[in-house]
Amino acid sequence: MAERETDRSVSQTVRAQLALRDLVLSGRLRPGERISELQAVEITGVSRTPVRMALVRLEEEGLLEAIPSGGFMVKAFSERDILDSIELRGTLEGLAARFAAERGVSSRDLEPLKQCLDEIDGLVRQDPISVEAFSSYVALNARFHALLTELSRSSPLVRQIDRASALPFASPSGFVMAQSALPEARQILLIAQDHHRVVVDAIENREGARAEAIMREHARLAARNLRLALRNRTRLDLLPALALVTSG
Amino acid sequence: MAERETDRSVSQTVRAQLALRDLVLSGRLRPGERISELQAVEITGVSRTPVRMALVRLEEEGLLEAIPSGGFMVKAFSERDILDSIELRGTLEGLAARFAAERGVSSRDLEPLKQCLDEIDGLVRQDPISVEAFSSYVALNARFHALLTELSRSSPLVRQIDRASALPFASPSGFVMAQSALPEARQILLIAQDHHRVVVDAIENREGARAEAIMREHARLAARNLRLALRNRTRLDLLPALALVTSG
DNA sequence: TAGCCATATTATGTATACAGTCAGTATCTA
DNA sequence: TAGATACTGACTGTATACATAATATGGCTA
Repeated sequence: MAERETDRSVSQTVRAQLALRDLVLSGRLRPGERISELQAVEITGVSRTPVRMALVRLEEEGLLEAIPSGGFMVKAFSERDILDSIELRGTLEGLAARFAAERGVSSRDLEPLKQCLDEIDGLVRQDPISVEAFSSYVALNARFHALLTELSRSSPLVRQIDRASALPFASPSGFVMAQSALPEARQILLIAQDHHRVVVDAIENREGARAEAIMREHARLAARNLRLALRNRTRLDLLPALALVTSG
Repeated sequence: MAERETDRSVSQTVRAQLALRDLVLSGRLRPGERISELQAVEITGVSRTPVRMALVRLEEEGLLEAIPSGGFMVKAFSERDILDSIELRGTLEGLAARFAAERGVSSRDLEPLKQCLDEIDGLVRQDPISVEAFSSYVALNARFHALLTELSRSSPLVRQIDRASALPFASPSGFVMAQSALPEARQILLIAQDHHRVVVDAIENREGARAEAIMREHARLAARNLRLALRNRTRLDLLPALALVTSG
């Protein structure tokens, strides 16, 4: 099938949103830089209306910031902002785990999580872990976190967690690929996987406080990875989102 | 100055947003009901473009839900959703209080909070509390919570708390006016005010865990008020947002 | 030479026209 | 009579034209 100039299967708004998001995350637009609608029109090839929608959505997502006099600019983040976003996500996931534990979940609901964990076990068994395995881990890890969030059976909470994880550096798998370049990589993944096992165990035994605490600590693993990666200064190309960090 | 047909000082988008929000919260649109753009154009008197923007913003706010095939409908909430939203807000405010305690705040920063608390003390001293005093309490309470959130000095967290408090039934003052009809009204306000004092004391003494715990419990006061109000079935007109609750 | 004002350009906010798609309804056939 | 199909209507997605406001630049004055 020939690739068309415009793929009609997705809306112009979505296409513009994807293109502009890539542009921002790639760092080709500096933090604080104004992004004009006409400029965005030239880049994306769609008209002003969907471009406008895309800009509004990216602001909601947290990547852009509204300028008081009108328009949008690329948002700047401090290292502190990133660490806080991670702690925030961990707190919300902790609440989800506590809800799941307190309200109880059937073994039927836990099955997909356990299957997910078994698959991760298969990945981290190899030593050293290949880059492909890291990629698979990212996908499985995202799946595990999504399933866990769903176990809370609380749509307001699920919604808020999705928003808190929208920023790439705040997402559960945000710094996994950065780990791949670290010598401690496998060790970190083993610890993370242990957290996964513990939280499922806590939920099964309806230990709300324990489930909440372990998810908070689990998120802090991402903070440790970030600091490690920044200190080593290696393979920062694996973390495109870091282009948004000022005075990093 | 004569009131013009269209006030040019605010944008058409904001005007449409305000009008549509009132329409939804007043319950004149049933939960699940589709709200078409042309219908919204007739109601608000502005053209489709700002109406569209307003609808997107209201979806982001949580009042509307996107229909997969396009357009928006009024969102429906269960009583569980409301209770979860309150617990969620309390969890985030707890995190903010913990950040404030752990990171430390100057007595200069605490002064406006203490002044706010003194003013509230003046209100709850009267017995019984007048309706006007309840209105003043709502404003002062909102101010206290905003100041407390700011103490975290974490813009990602402030942003998230603002979003979590956007829904009227999740906001810190969401059910205060409903209390005014209850015989236990004054007692509840005295307890809430004690919570306020405790959290400030905890932050001053850098007791992070205590600050976090008391803010969580403080939010649960709103949940208790909601249940009381629903049980008594009196003065539900004070809670317009309850029009969105299904099978309440 | 530095600062201010005026002007011109470019930005966004808004309205509207057009096209494509989805849904609902009515009719026809089995 | 029930189900399926075709048609009609309405709604949203998109593009563009117009007006207003903000900004930048250049010239003038102190």
